[in-house]
Amino acid sequence: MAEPTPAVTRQSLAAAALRVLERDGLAGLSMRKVAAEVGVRAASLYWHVRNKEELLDLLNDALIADAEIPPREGSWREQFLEYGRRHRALLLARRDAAKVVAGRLAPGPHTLAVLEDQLDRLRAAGFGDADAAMASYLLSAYVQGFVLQEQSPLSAAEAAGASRGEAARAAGETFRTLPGDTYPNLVALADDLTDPDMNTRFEFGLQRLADGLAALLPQGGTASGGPS
Amino acid sequence: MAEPTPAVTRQSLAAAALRVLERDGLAGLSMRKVAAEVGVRAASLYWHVRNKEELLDLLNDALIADAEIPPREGSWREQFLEYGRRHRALLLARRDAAKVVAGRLAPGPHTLAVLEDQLDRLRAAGFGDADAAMASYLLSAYVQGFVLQEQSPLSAAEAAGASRGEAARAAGETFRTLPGDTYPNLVALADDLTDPDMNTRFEFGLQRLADGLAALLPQGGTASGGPS
DNA sequence: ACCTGAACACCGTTCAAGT
DNA sequence: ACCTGAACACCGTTCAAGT
Repeated sequence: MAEPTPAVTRQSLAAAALRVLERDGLAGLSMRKVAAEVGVRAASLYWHVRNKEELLDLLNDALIADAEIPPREGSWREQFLEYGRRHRALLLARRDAAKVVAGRLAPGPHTLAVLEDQLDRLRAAGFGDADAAMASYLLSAYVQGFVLQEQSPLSAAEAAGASRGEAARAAGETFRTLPGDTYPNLVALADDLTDPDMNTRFEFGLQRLADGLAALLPQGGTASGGPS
Repeated sequence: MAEPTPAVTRQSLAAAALRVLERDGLAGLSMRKVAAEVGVRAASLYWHVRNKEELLDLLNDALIADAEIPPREGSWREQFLEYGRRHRALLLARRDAAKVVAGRLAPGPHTLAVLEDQLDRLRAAGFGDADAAMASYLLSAYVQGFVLQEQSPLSAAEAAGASRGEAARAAGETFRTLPGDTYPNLVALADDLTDPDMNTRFEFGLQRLADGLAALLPQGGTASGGPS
């Protein structure tokens, strides 16, 4: 024990990257800044990490580290929904988290733990092996796709500082004033298409997924599940 | 008529960006290269476009330009599925297309045309205004999330040139050799989790979505839809 | 109206050299 | 074993200046 404790570890690197991400966003996350954050020069990072890609893999798993496993109570459906909601909340909590996680498949230890637990519940609910594997993949594709859109600015105006609500109102106006003979549906649904209530929108998709999966189970049919 | 035809137009810029994307990928797409492709110096681009973001918006819509509207035949379900499949195929056809499209909400003219048509079919099928709007959003979130994963390398090995099949086999081996007492499900489902058949995986999710949406319609219940 | 040259403040990565 | 200085080949963007 009492090892020389090296100044930089892969863990301290991930923590530093997390802080830079929060401060400057993914576009502003550079090797030089992470190095500075950890009190060292950029070239030194390459002793601990092959390249920036590998640093982003560390960051990816660090983002998942805060995931809390939902309680094991209620129907499989309620647990499935809760998984989706927590995953979204986790990504929303950190700046640009969806962008970091999105194209990154290499699972770190935290990701593995969550996946293991999720598969366990799906199998216990009665899903076959292939279905369970695909269901968990499906859920994460949806959540990541959704939050990716949610975290990216609706327009140049929002990127420049306008609120989501203002941006949505402007987008609605754009749709509403489109030529009504070529775009009758866009005009008619302008408000629905630009509704800024992302919680409702997310929940809609999540319920559809749950319904679709429910149809795979023996006792299938019971779609939207009334009161218990 | 016979205008002086400027050398560079926003359209020629989009076309040039498309070629650079195909050749060098999104990471290799720089203002300097696009400028060279169009026979001009980097600084000149800023006359036609505010910044790189705006160039990427052009590229985004150019990617959608090839979209073909599916034939208006069969059930709403079959048309919905076909929409999903074509959207995926479109993204898969161009290098890094999902990464370009992913966080980009500002819809260009081609995107609007597709959306208009899609909403028309959903409403004709009997979906309410809000449901139609959310259903189309749901489908695009799923497709984008899915293809984003599909187009990104499974591992460093695949990025370095290994085939998808090899990478999948290696990933399966990683899961299978995990400690069986802490990860029993990952070990048991190793093959299912790393199955490289992306078509089946995509189709699975698409069918679940369709089932979930079907449950919203008055004549609901009939989930996976047998032969017509 | 459209394009250029030159510059500014950055990048990721390599590598010999230090300790 | 771990870190640095210096360099290389790039970036996006601005701006005065050209035509």
